[in-house]
Amino acid sequence: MSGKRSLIRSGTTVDQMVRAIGDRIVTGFLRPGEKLDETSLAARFDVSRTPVREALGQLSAMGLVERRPNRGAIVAVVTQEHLASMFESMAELEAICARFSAERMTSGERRSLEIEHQASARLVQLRAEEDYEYFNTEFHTRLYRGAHNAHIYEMTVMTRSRLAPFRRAQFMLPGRLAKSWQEHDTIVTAIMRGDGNAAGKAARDHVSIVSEASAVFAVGDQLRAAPQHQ
Amino acid sequence: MSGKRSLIRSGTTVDQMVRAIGDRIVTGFLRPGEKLDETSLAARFDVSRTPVREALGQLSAMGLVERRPNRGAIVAVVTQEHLASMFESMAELEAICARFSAERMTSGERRSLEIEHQASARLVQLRAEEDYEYFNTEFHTRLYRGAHNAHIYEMTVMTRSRLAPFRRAQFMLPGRLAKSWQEHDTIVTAIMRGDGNAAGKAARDHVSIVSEASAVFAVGDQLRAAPQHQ
DNA sequence: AAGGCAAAAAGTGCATGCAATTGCCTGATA
DNA sequence: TATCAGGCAATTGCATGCACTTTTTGCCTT
Repeated sequence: MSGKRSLIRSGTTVDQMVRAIGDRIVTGFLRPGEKLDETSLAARFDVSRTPVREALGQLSAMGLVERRPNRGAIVAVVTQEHLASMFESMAELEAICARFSAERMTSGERRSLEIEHQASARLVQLRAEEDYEYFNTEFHTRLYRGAHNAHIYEMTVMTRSRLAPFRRAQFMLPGRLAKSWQEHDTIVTAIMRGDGNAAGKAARDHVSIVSEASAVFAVGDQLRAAPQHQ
Repeated sequence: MSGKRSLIRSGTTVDQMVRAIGDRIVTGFLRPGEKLDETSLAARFDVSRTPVREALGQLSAMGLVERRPNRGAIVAVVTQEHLASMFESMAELEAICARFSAERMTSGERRSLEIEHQASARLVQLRAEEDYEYFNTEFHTRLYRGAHNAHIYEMTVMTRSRLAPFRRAQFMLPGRLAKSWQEHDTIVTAIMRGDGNAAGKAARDHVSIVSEASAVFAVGDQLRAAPQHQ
């Protein structure tokens, strides 16, 4: 091997490749349907094909990549139907997380959830979409962790990354910011009074609304990126 | 490579290895904590280390295998806490599947669910544990499919396989067969009358009860198999 | 006999090589 | 011009090789 490994440190080379490629998929830098050529990726990251191959295999096991035997790998293309099923799952998973959070969060967790949520109100007024997006992610992650269930956490985070390529445009819609905050508020209130059912329902509705907004963009996007697939 | 590939046909060598090793883990032939030596596995299946390595990577991405850098792979050892979280997740997932099934199953699906369920009553009377176990699996799979949601199906099946090594003893308990059938009956009845909430609740309770029975056995088992782990 | 250290053995991680497969290009044929 | 066969380049799939890390073994010290 010629030079030093560039960025994305820590772990084995394979892990670095999984993260590097996975990130590029999740952030939309690599779009659904795009071809993932082992040789080019290996050259791009200055490693041999072996770790790239292993990474592609793992990403395929995670559902982010699709592998066609002897025909290479592509960024996973999901049908509109499967996309819908993932959004629906996401709504159910968030509902579970919110319900458990209402029942199980420690007082510390409740307090910081509330504080951060209130703080984010400023971002709505300022229309700071970028920053709000960051807080939004934080907020949801708090719910996932608040459920105190490692496996549900895993599934939820995994589903969220698989959906990530399809929800980029989610806050571009006018008025979405304020609406999102209101919905968060309903969830927080329910959690604070320990009402699991209400929290679950509010979270489910919240995600459902977001998903409807995203789905339209998403599929158009993917088709434009890879019209010649299959 | 010397001879022909033995059993487990179709797909690439890597896929075959994933299935072969995965099966052995799920069926309990390989126990939690057991060391998975690349060289021996390669020799055992008469392939080179490369496909075995890739398979272990994928199994690790699926959570069935645990990889420690430079220190080899072992069959995933789960803490009692994580095991509990998986059983709880399973209960929630089954609840979702049952709820959706009640709302979405086609009349054909409803009919065959009912028919098979009634047929299995005979197995209870005959105390045919082996056969009942087969029908039990079928029954639950019907619920997962009946939800008409591909992603929830994936998550549920995956979670079930990760739990499989820990529920082997589940029907050994006396009277468990009849109780299980009764619980199934409650679920079926709710589904037949389209009552999603009742079906969900019944399914959640059903799994919760099974999990309590399994958990005790399971952890003892795993510790006995690999007392020297870490 | 117990503890510690060093050398050897074993095993993993990645690179490279080669056979096999695919897909493309070319050109012949209808 | 459209179609299809054949061959070629590109790419994947697997085996092998080598360097490096971890683990074990055996010897020496105390």
